[in-house]
Amino acid sequence: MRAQASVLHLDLDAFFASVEQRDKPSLRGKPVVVGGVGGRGVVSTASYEARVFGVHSAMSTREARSRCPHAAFLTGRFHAYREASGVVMGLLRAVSPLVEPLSLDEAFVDLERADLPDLETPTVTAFAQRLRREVSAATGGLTASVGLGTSKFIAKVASDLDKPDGLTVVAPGTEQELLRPMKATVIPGVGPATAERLRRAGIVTVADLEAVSAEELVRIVGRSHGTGLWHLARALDDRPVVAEREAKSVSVEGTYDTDLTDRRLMEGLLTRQAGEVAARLVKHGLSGRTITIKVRLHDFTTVNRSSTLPSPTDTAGTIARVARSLLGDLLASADLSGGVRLLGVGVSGLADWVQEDLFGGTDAEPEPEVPVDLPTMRRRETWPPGLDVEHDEMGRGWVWGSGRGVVTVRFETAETPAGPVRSYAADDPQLHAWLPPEPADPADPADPAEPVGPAARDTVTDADGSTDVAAQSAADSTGDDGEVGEVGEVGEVGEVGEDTGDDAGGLSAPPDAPGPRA
DNA sequence: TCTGGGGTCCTAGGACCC
DNA sequence: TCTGGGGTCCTAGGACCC
Repeated sequence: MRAQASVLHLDLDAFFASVEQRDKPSLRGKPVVVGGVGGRGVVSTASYEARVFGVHSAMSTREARSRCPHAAFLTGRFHAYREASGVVMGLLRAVSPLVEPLSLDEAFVDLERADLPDLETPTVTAFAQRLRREVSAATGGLTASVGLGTSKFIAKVASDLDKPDGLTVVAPGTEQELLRPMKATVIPGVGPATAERLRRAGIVTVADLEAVSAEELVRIVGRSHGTGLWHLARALDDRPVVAEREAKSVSVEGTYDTDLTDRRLMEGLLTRQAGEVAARLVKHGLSGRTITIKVRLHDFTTVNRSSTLPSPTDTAGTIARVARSLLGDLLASADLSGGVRLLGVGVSGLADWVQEDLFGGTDAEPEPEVPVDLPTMRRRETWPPGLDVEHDEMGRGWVWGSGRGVVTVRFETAETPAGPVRSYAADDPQLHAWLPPEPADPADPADPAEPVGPAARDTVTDADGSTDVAAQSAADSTGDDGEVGEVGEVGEVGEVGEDTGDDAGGLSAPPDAPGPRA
């Protein structure tokens, strides 16, 4: 830890929700929840108006709906978030070359590398206030909470102390008195499991932690964690701000609204995910040797199987073959008959180069046909809230709610920021004309040879009229953060939406009764 | 029909080698 | 005749973070 408060931590307030409120004026001052809208979705971000009702990140969307039924529930628009994040990170990098992003909405900045006359507390304080104003100005009004301290740990704790839109500077030398009364869970790495172990040892606060010897802590939580805790409890933290970090793995996973039991469908989904992973590897010039599948069972137990190849690959076909083979191993050794709620594929052991193919082109082999028609996206039978529709004489429009064959769209113009709300039949051609263009092949832009089921219709609708397969497809792609689908996320979201029955604000039709879970 | 998605890091055991 | 270590790689699982 340093003699001066020269580490800055910046955290954009309720970031995703704030971007939505910025872009959709009628949402300002109203509860907004961004996250998965499917049956198994969770909240990514809740606006402060929604937090009043007890809605918070990681809560199931179902729970959030029951706590705050009048909120607007939106799926993410990651291109917009990335764009705003890029503006902020750019601002920070203009300040110091040492910027360490932690996510789209958070970063450390090392002020020792900034162009400041000195690093005394009044100087860095004034600097941070100016930076906050600049962030707001550059992003169209997004606010940030900032913390300054003598280490990363203290700066991060500090940024949490005055949220939203605040600044806290922890004066050098006052760290321990700040930390001592706090719960041990303020320390990064102390989550529910560690907190419970500590609690059983009578440790609740940082002061409690400080009173325990390093040996004892190691006994309680293990070697690495224990020594780390011993130091952080004393505000001892020398971790440098690191600008560039190399990725260690790339993965794609999906949780399905209906548990999977059909092997061939699972193989098909793994194959599609393998294509997405490969596309991202190629895009970033990476390849990896270890291929892992992840399977979460109906009871939430999670199993992984991995296999390491002799040389790295970035090839969809290879990743898919290994993934299917690992699934076969798993089916032979574990009981998946209860159903699978999540499937995923990842590649690790990354190298920033691709092995020349010494054996004449593995990928030249025809990829074996996936023996199932994968569900493709259902086309616009349902309309997820938050879907943007193209501009027209009505102004900018976006879907406020949908259900029972009715789509409610809210329009905004310069004159009427909280403009008219109109309802349309879901098959209204005008509505469809407003949609963004359809992506060429939403399933797999990377590998056209990859078998992706043909037309949607024959696989989407069950005999009982429910749409579980389509819903699975929807859930499969709701997690897309845009790394893969550069082709129009909005369009994709629009395509795959399920009947969420969102009734935000009571403006839309009531929830759609017969859904995937009916 | 509680419990997302994309990551990182750590632990522990077994294989294998010297 | 008893049972050594250390190092590395691989696999599986779990905690944690945003």
